[in-house]
Amino acid sequence: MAKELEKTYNPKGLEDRLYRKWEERGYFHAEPDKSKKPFTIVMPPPNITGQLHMGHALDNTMQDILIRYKRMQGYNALWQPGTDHASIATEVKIIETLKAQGIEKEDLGREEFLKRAWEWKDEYGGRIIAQLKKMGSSADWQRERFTMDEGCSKAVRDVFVKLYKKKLIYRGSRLINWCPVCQTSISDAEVEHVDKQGHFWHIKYPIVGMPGKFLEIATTRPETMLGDTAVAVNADDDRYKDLIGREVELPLTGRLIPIIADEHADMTKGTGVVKITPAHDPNDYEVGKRHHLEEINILNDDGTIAETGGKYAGMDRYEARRAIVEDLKELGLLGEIEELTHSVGTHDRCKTVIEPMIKPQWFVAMKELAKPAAEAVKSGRLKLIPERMDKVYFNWLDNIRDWCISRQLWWGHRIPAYYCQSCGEVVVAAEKPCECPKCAGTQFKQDEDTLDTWFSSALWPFSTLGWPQKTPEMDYFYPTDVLVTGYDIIFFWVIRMVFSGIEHTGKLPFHTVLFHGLVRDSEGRKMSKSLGNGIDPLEVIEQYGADALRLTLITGNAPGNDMRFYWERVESSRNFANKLWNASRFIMMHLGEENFVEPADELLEPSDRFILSKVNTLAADVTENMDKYELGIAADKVTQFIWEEFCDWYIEIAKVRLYKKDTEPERANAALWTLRTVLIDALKLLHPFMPFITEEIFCTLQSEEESIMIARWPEFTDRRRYPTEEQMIESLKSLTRGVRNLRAEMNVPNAKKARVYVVSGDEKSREWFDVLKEDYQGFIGASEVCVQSDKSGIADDAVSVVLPNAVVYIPFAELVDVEKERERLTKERERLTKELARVDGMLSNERFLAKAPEAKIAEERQKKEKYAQMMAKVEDRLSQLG
RNA sequence: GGGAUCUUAGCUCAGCUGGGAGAGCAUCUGCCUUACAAGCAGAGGGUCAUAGGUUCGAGCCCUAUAGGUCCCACCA
Repeated sequence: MAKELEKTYNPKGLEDRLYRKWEERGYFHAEPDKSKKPFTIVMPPPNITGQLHMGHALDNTMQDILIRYKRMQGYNALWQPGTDHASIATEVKIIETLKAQGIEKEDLGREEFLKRAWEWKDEYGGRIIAQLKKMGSSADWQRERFTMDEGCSKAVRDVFVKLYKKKLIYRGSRLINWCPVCQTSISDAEVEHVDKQGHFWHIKYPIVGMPGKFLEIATTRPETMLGDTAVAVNADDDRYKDLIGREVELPLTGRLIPIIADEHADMTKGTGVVKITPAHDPNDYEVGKRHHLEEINILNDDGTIAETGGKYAGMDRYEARRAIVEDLKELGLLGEIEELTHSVGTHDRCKTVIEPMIKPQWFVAMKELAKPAAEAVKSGRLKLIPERMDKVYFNWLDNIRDWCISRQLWWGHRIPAYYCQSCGEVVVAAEKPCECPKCAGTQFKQDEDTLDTWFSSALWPFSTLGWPQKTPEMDYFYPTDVLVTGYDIIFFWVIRMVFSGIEHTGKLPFHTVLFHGLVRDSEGRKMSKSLGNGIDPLEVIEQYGADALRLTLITGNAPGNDMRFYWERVESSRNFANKLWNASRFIMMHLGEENFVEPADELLEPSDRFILSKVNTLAADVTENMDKYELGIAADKVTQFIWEEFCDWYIEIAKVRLYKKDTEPERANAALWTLRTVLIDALKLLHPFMPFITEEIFCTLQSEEESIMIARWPEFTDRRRYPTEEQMIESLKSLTRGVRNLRAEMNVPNAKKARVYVVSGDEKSREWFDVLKEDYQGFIGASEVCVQSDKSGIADDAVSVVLPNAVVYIPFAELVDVEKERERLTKERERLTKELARVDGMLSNERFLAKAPEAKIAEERQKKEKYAQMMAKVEDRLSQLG
């Protein structure tokens, strides 16, 4: 027997209970099985330092929807989860906790530090996973991986060695981005350019041998002058070209540096003279290489001025800047000071202004790797959704520079390079070598650096499946299908996975990338800790349930677009859940204990056929949109159907028969059977979006033994399709609305008699109404219902309705405001005149008649007729009103 | 500097290959109706940023302009 449901939908408790049930029954788990088709998604691994935020919530909702959908379609669906060690984020966190205890990282030593880090990971790393479960995520947690577990680490080492042997990884001294706070190098992708207020200082460099003459340069970073080893002018610059070859005296240091000619000096910019600091500026670095200039490093790792900075040594870089400006002023060598905003490179994680520095680092040579990655999208083998991401993707690949992968951090994959202590030979190998191939020495020291976090992330789609070993999982689930992620990490992650997959497995790691945008607050600002405007998904779940949150995140938003978060929308999602809950409750109340047999065809009434056919087309529609990754549209269609078509319309019309169950059990049965059938199909279609409520209702309807999770996704069938065209169906719908209106107007149940007009009804719709007439009579409580066709013309909004085949209206004279009516009709006439002109124009246009498809022309002809009829009625009615 | 994207109802946004302007929320009106007031039935509200162009026909295609957002970039 169907059990009772609570009066209002209360997700609390229910969600955890159902989730436990699914997990215990192993529904999330997937094993390779050649008899079934695989469908695989790898979860973007959240950082172990992470707390669930709206971005995760959206990301995981989308993935869960796809996985649940495919699972129901009969695919062997694997959602491969895991977490990321998040090298720098975690290390910063640990340092913080240590500091709170008064411990410095260096005092602890590497080994002890790593021990603490692992402890930290064990304690907090699982937190985010627990939070993801709250969302209803049906990932295969048995397969949970970690970027630093043994398998993934092995993959990282193997890849490193392989790329090194192919000379795609190399070590070299290059100008890299240095973060003085984190004290590590960072990649170009981690540099964020921020507009900052600054100054443009003009400084005079005295020309040697020409007393009183100066070369004026302009700079935003005066302190870097300590490392100048030349000034450059353009060879074509008439102002300066005679000075080329002479020297200037570098103020404050007394060093003499040459005036050189280089194309980098732009005559139109600044003073046309540019100071060259090869050790601290990317452009100058290139100039320095061209002219074999000395590279003087003036900065320590913590951003203070180095010994090379003379009297400024030991000062912080900004302190030194002030001091230098002061000193120059005193010497009379400071010129104009301009205010300007310029974009400054900062570290995306700590917002510190980065300093370019020359350091020995490890790099991945990108040129060769980038080619096939670009080709994959160009050829269409890799699809990006939305398509406009293609351009962003190409733009990055076209301008790609070598990837600096070494980090001066401890938490992460240590670079598998070993230095022979006897001869200094570098041996790159997955395991520590026993003997130096050059000098047979046996003492080795491993490189101190670790790898960029994204190096291991790049291997995630296959390292999680066991690569480089030949596992059944790798064989069966790889390549994966769809990657779902935010567009903000296309460079960090997506592209790197693509070229890594191609390079190491010979296959694209996935065929489709589905991008989503950012979840912003209601004013469109990014949610951030500092603004304090972040909304905690867990709080939303606590208050409204995971289903409501999921529905809110997935609807009303196109792929790749940012969205705003409104509490009102969650509320409305919750209301929908409640609606569904109550509709189900109502159906179950009437179901009783009977076992249903499908009613004979002739017992199904037009409304039954309508709703059955509608749920069929809905299934087709939803499936189509799911396959196009239009998840929001799919969700919209389902909810719209359930709320408006099923609850507000069909249930109302079915009530008529349900209330007469005792006297006409067969008719009631037909309605009940239809209600139940449609509800179950609708639940299935809704399940990927709202897994909890659908499961609860499904099980209550059937039995606890079942689960909608593993139920079969509804397929489109033509069975029971309503035989006449959609217009007829619409007419029925309008009819019922009219009756509901009537009921209110008649002050039910006191009505004695109701007159109902069928307006502009064709024969067929009048027939139907005759059939249903008696039912309505009982339903509205009137002793008599009289039906007659309309003579007066336009009923209420009948004409402006798209398909005005039959609309019922109640002609209470007192409800009709003549003035208003006239106004409306006049407006209607105008509209019709316009429409008629339009159609006439088209139909008398020879080119249209020649070019347009016949169906289109026929349609327009029909329209013309229809409009003409409507026009006649409007005129008629207008003349009646006088 | 390069690129992307947006400008549609009071607000947030859909509108997929050009052919009758949509949703949610908000507002207003009427209903405590035997599933649901977290509800039901209705209504009002838009020169689709501006100016041109292509077309028989433009919210949609092209060009320009204005404003917004974002990404990239070695602007000394």
